[in-house]
Amino acid sequence: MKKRVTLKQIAKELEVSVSTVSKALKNSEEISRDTKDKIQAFAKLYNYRPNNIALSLKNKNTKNIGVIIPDIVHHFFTTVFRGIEQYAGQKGYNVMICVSDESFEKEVLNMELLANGSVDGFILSLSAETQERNDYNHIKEVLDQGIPVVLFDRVSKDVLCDKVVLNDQEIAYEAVTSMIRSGKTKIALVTTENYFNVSSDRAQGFEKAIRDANLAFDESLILTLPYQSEDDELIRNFFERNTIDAVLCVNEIFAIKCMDVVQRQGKRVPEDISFIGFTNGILSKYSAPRLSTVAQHGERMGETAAKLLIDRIENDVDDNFRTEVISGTLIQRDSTTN
Amino acid sequence: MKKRVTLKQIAKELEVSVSTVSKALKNSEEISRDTKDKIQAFAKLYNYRPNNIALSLKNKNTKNIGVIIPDIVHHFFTTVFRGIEQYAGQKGYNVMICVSDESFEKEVLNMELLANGSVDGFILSLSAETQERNDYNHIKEVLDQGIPVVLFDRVSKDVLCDKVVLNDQEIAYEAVTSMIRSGKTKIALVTTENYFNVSSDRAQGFEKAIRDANLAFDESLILTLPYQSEDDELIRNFFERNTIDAVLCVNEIFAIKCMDVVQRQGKRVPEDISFIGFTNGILSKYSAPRLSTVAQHGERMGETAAKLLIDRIENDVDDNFRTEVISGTLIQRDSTTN
DNA sequence: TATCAACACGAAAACGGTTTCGTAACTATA
DNA sequence: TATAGTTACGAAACCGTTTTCGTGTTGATA
Repeated sequence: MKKRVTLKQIAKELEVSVSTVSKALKNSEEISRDTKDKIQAFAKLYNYRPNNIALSLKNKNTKNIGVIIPDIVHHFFTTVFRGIEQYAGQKGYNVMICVSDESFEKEVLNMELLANGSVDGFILSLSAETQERNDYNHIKEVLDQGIPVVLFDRVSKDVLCDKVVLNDQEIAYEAVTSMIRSGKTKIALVTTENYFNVSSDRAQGFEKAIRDANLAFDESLILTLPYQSEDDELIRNFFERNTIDAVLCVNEIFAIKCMDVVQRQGKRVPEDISFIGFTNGILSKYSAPRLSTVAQHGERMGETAAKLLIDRIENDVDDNFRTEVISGTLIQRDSTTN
Repeated sequence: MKKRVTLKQIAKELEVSVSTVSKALKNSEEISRDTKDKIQAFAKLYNYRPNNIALSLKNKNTKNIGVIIPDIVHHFFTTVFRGIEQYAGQKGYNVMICVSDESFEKEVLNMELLANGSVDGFILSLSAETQERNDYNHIKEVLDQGIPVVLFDRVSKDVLCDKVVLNDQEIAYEAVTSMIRSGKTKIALVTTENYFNVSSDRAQGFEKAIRDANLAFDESLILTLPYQSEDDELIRNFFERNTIDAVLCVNEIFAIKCMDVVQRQGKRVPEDISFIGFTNGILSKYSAPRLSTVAQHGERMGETAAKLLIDRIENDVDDNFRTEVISGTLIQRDSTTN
């Protein structure tokens, strides 16, 4: 087992000073050709690599960015993460990732942990609990210490920083409108609690599309499901109680579950009921029938978030916070008619 | 914007020395009650937190572990990651994650990057290219520097370190046997290239089950697909050319795709053809019909890997490398008869 | 009153680098 | 030959901690 070699060891071995070694390895003009050759050869031989930790301490930057997301076994978040990782890697940054598990406490803990010098900035998507409590002091504190933060997808207008979001309202509007155009009139929304900004935005787009088409807006056609529930009873009741011929779901799983329930009740998709979901994940592609859905372009979101963050890390810019809006794409597959 | 406060600043402000501050904050007996009270109060007021980087440099440990996986938008890997993250977090470790993208070069680069002091150890699953090239020098070098590595799932017997694997051969044997018991005799295997240890292990279990049942082992009933192909032509041909009444697939996607192809060809699942896949992911649960599959217990694998790694980091133990075997579970759903 | 602990604190080294500045030795100039 | 300017290197500070060791002051003891 050979430990990594340090400047000091090289210096000692070659009987020069540490500073000379450091300069020689940086090919400084200050050092003579001979000495540089000798030192560089030695360093190469022993496979010298500067210690990142020491560099971080000296330079006051870590070349790390911290990503905090609510869940990791999750198509959308991993997609975003891939975008982040790619852009960051290409800019020489590493990524530390923490999972908040939808818990406020874990989100706070993770931020505090990483904020103690481990990262140069954060990219995060708020946990469910954080959005519910509406408490963003942990984020404000980090920002206040001069550590930049970029929020994506699950954001809050109460925190001033760069953000990347989907045009949720518009794309929901477009999805619903497309179903209306194909002749549907009794349109339901299956959503989560409104403290999720994305859910409330999508709900607004949903409502606006219905009103703009001069259809009756019926509150009872909105089903609010607990975020992660394994119980399908609510869904069954909902579709038994109401006559519905089209559904917008705020995520993929809800859509798949609803399609399943409805098909078991003997209805045909899309002839009797159309479905559009959010998240163009693996489920949508392989479900029966294949689910029409809104692609959120997670990778692009991630890349954009990373770009905003690194920009701010490297050029400590002004206080003009930017919000980048990613346009969703409506993908028509077999759960809708046209 | 208030920057984080350092020991030095506290010391200056309170007109004591840095060492006194350090000791006072650790509640050292050496410091008088009065001084400690004063310093602790001040530190609390200014929300002092020790700088992780400085601590890392001093202590020669980072409390970070590096995870390198081939893909992140991937149910199994994210599941493992969740297990790692949970166990590590609970032990006070953070996780840095890099994606090799199935590329040898990226795997090497990522390891080198993190090995320069950024992490105390690695958990990794070999990229496809690495397994194909059979080149593990990057891993051996890291090990040689005294940085522990734990390999999971995609491992190689050519590298000596702790490992966590599935009992691939046995569980494949069990899966095939269960289909034989239900009366199937023409059983196919849909797999990837054999340089994946998991694929070859599963193939062995497959073959053994067939031979043990005194069925004819027919090489032509093995379909080898490129790892990530979007082209279903190979699959269609395969099922047209051969009469098959049961299929074992080495992953979820292959199974779903094959089921789809077969159903379009007018066959019924499971009456005409049974299917069993690997990876108890979201697809298996929601496919039509629901897919019988081998649960790999990714979370447990991740937790086990993290435990092995942290054990080795904290107690620089002997050279008795351990291989933990996780037992897969065969989950019978609707794509098999019984 | 000289001696010795105990107490409370500070100085300095160390972790592994980078960088500024100082300087000895040599060369070139007048 | 005295002076100035290069050249090639080393010393030291610094990043933010921890920790060992040294030391001035106090109080107790003989």
